Amino acid sequence: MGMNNSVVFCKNCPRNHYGVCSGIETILNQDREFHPLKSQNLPAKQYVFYQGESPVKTYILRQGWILLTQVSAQGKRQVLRSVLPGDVFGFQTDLNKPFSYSAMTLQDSIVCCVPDLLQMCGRYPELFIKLIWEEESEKKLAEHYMVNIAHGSAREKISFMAFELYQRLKSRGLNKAHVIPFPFKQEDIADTLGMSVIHVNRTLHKLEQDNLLSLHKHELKLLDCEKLATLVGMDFLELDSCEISDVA
Amino acid sequence: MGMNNSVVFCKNCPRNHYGVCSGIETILNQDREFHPLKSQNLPAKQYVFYQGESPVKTYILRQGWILLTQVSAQGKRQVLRSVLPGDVFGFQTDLNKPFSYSAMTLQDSIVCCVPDLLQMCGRYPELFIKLIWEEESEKKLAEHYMVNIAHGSAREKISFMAFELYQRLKSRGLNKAHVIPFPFKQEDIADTLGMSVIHVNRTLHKLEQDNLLSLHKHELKLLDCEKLATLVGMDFLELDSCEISDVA
DNA sequence: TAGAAAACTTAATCTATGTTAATTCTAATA
DNA sequence: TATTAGAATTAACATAGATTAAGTTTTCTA
Repeated sequence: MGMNNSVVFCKNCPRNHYGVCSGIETILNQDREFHPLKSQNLPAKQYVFYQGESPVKTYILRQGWILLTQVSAQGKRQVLRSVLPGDVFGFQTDLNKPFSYSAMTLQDSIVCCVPDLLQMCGRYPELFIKLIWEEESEKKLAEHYMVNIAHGSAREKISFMAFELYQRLKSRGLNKAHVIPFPFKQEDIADTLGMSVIHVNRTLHKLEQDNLLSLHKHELKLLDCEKLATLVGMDFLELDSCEISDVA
Repeated sequence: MGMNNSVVFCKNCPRNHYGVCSGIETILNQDREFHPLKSQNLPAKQYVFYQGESPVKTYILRQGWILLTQVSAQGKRQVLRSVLPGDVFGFQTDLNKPFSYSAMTLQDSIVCCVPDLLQMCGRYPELFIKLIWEEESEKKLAEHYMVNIAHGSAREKISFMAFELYQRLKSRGLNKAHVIPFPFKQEDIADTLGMSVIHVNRTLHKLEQDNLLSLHKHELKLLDCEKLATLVGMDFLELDSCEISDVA
């Protein structure tokens, strides 16, 4: 398996102004005790770690797309969230607790490894803030999905998922107008939203007929952003960004 | 409205060994710059804050039961989570962002106010760890609900909710054998799980017939913990507790 | 304590979504 | 380029759970 290790520099990274990354870059520049990060090149459909394994380090996605999935006791697969470039994943305060989910690449990806994130945070409270902001964002996202899955119809669920990913990619400049990469199989969509694949398929076709969105060849077009936003709940449009500092 | 303010001391608080509370107690004991907390006595069915308001401080529930709810753009109410004694609520890194949810007491409650949590964290990384652990727990809880709501049948959903609350109360010693207080209306259960009230009712009766659990007069009995655990997915039994320290 | 409002219960009907099964399309590989 | 496995599609049928409507019981309050 072509897992390629090398040292990377945040200086050249297109994500170095985003969230936790920006905090880490600053620290690496000024504190020689922390070494530059190592990275791994991973092909598509490769696991970074498995549910049940013990965590040893924290990861940041530099490029690509990663899916966090969990298999329930009943054997059903649930997609927890998409990790997009700049996002942290695999972080846990308690290293003795095994991962409750797996991480798999959906595209060829580059992943940065952070061996000592908590130590860096202890030394630099600004970084701590960024980390807690990240956790907060992930919590909110999970809550959003919870609300949507609980109360939404099939078309609302799928529209929500599309819109959510569009927004998150857009905030990183990874969209092209109203088009984004969308490397999901219909089965992945089903496992994200708790629907059957068949119904995902039916609903996708209806959404395209109604000129709301279209999905072909792993490319998603939002055909009518206005209508979609209404369908999904406008309030969601507000995007978070991480710029807090007042820590004492 | 009988909102009663007073100064409280963590020393006498039954929650002072739990999560963020334990961190705060330690700091208040050793650092005179931070003053003892003020508390509010709130009767049942009172809002602590509303969706849309701006946050000014962080709260910790000392006693009682608080529900976090959100009204979606389509006007549906979703219960996000129960705040139990010892839990933080109303925390946000960004004070400029309005609350996306309301907080309401389900029982008479006592709430402690923390005006400067982030400042304390900046000074004491141990507290920061506890706060991030809290966020992590809340994220995991939301994910658990997400999975359950997405893939579970009505009886699985309700069993999960019951079991989840039982576990969380038990970890604080707030259960009596297999019985816990359960101050929900059936409508609240419906709004938590995305079901209709009628179906909640039907399902509760079936669960009692099948000797799994019974709910009367706001008291919930787990009649068959074994079966419930299986129904809900055993892996969930593992409880988190907060005891991490290695911050450099 | 009576009266009203809120919460709960039960039954009948309807619908969105799941299930099963078979067919076509697509992309990977030899 | 032919072969094959995986993914997407379509249709027929089944069902869990929503909705509507009409009680009953409990809780609040005057």
